[in-house]
Amino acid sequence: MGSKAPPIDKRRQILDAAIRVFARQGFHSTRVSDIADQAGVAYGLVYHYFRSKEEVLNELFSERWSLLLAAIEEADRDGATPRAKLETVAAFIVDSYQHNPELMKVIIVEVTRAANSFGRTHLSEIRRAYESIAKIVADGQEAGAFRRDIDPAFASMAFYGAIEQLLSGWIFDLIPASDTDYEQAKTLVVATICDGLEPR
Amino acid sequence: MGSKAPPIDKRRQILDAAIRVFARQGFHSTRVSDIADQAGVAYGLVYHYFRSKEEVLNELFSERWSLLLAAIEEADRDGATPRAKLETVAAFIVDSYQHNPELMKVIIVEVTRAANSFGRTHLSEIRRAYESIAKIVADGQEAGAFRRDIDPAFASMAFYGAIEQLLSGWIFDLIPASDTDYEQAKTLVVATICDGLEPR
Amino acid sequence: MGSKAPPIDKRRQILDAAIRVFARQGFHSTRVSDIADQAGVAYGLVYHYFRSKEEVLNELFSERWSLLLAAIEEADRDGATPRAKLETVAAFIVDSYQHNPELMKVIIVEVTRAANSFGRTHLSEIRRAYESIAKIVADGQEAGAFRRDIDPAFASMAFYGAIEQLLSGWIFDLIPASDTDYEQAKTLVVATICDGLEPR
Amino acid sequence: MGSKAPPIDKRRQILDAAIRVFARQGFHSTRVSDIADQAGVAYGLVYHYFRSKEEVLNELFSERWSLLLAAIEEADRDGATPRAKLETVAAFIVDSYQHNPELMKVIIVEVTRAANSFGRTHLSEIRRAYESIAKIVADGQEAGAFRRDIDPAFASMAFYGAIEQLLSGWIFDLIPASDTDYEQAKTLVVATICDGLEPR
DNA sequence: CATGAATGAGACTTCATTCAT
DNA sequence: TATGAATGAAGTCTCATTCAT
Repeated sequence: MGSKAPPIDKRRQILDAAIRVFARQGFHSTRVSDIADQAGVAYGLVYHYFRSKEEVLNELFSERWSLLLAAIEEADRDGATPRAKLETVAAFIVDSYQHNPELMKVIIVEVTRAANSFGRTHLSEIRRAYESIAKIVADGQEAGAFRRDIDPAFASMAFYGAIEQLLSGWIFDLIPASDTDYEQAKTLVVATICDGLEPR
Repeated sequence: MGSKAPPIDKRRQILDAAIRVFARQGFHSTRVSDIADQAGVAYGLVYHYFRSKEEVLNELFSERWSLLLAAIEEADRDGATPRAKLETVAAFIVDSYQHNPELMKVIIVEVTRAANSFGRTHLSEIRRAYESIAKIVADGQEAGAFRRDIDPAFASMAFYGAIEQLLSGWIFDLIPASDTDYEQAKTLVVATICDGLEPR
Repeated sequence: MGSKAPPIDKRRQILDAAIRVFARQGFHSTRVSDIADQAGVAYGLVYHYFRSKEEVLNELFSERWSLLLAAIEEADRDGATPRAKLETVAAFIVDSYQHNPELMKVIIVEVTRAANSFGRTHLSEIRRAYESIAKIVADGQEAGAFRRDIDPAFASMAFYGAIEQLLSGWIFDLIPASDTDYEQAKTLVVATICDGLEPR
Repeated sequence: MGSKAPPIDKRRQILDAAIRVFARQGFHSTRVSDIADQAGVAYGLVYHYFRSKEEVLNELFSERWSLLLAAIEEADRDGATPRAKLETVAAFIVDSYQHNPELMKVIIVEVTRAANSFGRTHLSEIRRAYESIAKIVADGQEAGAFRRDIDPAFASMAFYGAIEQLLSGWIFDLIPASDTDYEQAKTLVVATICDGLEPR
């Protein structure tokens, strides 16, 4: 029997460790050695796989954000109605959080909501997500499904902002977080944005 | 004629300088000497008035956030309808940005959206704002002005998240920013949240 | 009745405050503002009376050390026997500690035993004390009261060192300290040095 | 022949450098960069091996003091007479100074005689030395070799104080220092303490 | 005399990154 | 690949001292 220890992917190990420590301590308070410790490797190895501490974060972000971009575009392609498209997008984001809250916390807290520092690097990728959502809205307006007096870009910001704030609320324990809450949120956030708070 | 050189409030000078450099470079990339230079005072004076660089930021945040809290509570007290109350809140926030975009940028980017680091310190103050907004929604539901199937805390997050995201959009140049845009935003954000995107 | 608030000697007040804080925190850990606080004056005033923080310590030392020098010389002049002279010196030092342990602590810990830093400045004054004691020994040898095979300078160091170590022991709670202990120490230290530990 | 550059122990190099600069400038006036310069290593390496500048001093002290403690205890175990025991102790201390005067200077000036600051940390170790010496005296009293009217703790202080003062005298050039002086001191200090200054 | 705001040099410590092994 | 010793730039904070009032 060819016996060899299963080749543990150290690179992956480091990335996963980074998620945990970034989530716990924040990017700035995390030392490269913290990541290495958590990963159980020497800290020099981090530099074997990544150019810098920042690149680790960048990698984490890009990995995940590309999935989001793909999901939005897929939703746009495949969705039956504009509202269904938004529901798919909302569901994808909430699911992402549900499945890997630490990673989403890192992405939101350290990148998306820190456009001043690291977000700066990824502004164009972030913008693309907003634009894709705006396109869904714009198409919806053209199709008569959405009112026309609200700028699509504006609506996109409101929609995405509402969702991200929910995630923040969960992350920082400002609103209750349970599987049920996550499930409800997926439709409620779309209900709020599409139907409005006032009774119809 | 009692004549005396107008006593320049150095403390204020330092705070104002901090707003500018925090907005430009971000808190972490700002050295205390940057603040002092910008304020035109000696290095050590910052430490004469503040215990640390962080305390400067804390002061900036608290100063402004207490105004927001007061504004929300006043809106709640004095507003004619729940919707009008929300409009007042939205207007206050947008106005704040319009009048001092740098300060609002600092508060949002470095505190509100960085709950991981500095926001942690102010979580209770931040929470109070969300709760006050939630109360407006809850009262609105009781009065029949708002639908009842959306949790007030949830609605509050969506509402505040939408506004803050708009500000982020302006800050990072993701959506057009002009006085007209600001003006429209005040009502549109409430229209979005209260009436929904779908035509009535 | 000429009424005037008794002119509080601020200079004295500062010196006394310095004794307390130097004794408590040590010279290096004492800020000028600590002295001022303890004295109940603004810290600028310290600079009105003293050129620097170090000068405060110097003053404290010189004030006291000159008394010691005078006491040794008086003992030498007036003592009946060499041994009586040493007893007078020992008694003076122990009394000094008994009456103002904080001051003696400062002098010993910060000057006498810190010849590396501040003691350096006062080395010649310190040396004079040792020499005066050595002279007492030398005279005693000439008079046949002391053995001749021990160098007077050497004996002086042993004598002074023994006493100072006792004070250190009291200061740092290494040996019991009570009025009775002080009283006994005066004669015992001379007994030790003059008669020796071995029974006669 | 396996040839490899002799692995220079940088940690040791730093400690030795610290001895030199602490002895020359005193602990407080020594910057960490002085130590690094003297050791010929980079600034940060000091912090690679030691948590702080103070820890360097602590290490230096503990390293040496443990030898002293061992020496005293060995002297107590192996000495023929109480007086011989004290002679061994005195000889060990004087030898220590003779072999490494800089180290002993640092230990005495910065730790032993600075019980206020760094000595505080080591008070218990210092106390142990005094107690071990006191035990030698107490045993000597019980055996009838020493007079009984002098408290052993008291005698211990006198004995140790006398020796340390001699070292101080050498360090600060208050008394002549030569190999002959060192040699004589070993027996003379015991002669002084055991036989007394007065002729028998 | 008295105050305390203002100054700014100085020192410690951290930690990302490099590199020899 | 993997390690961790070594580097050194960078930045926070302290505090003695000055000085205008």
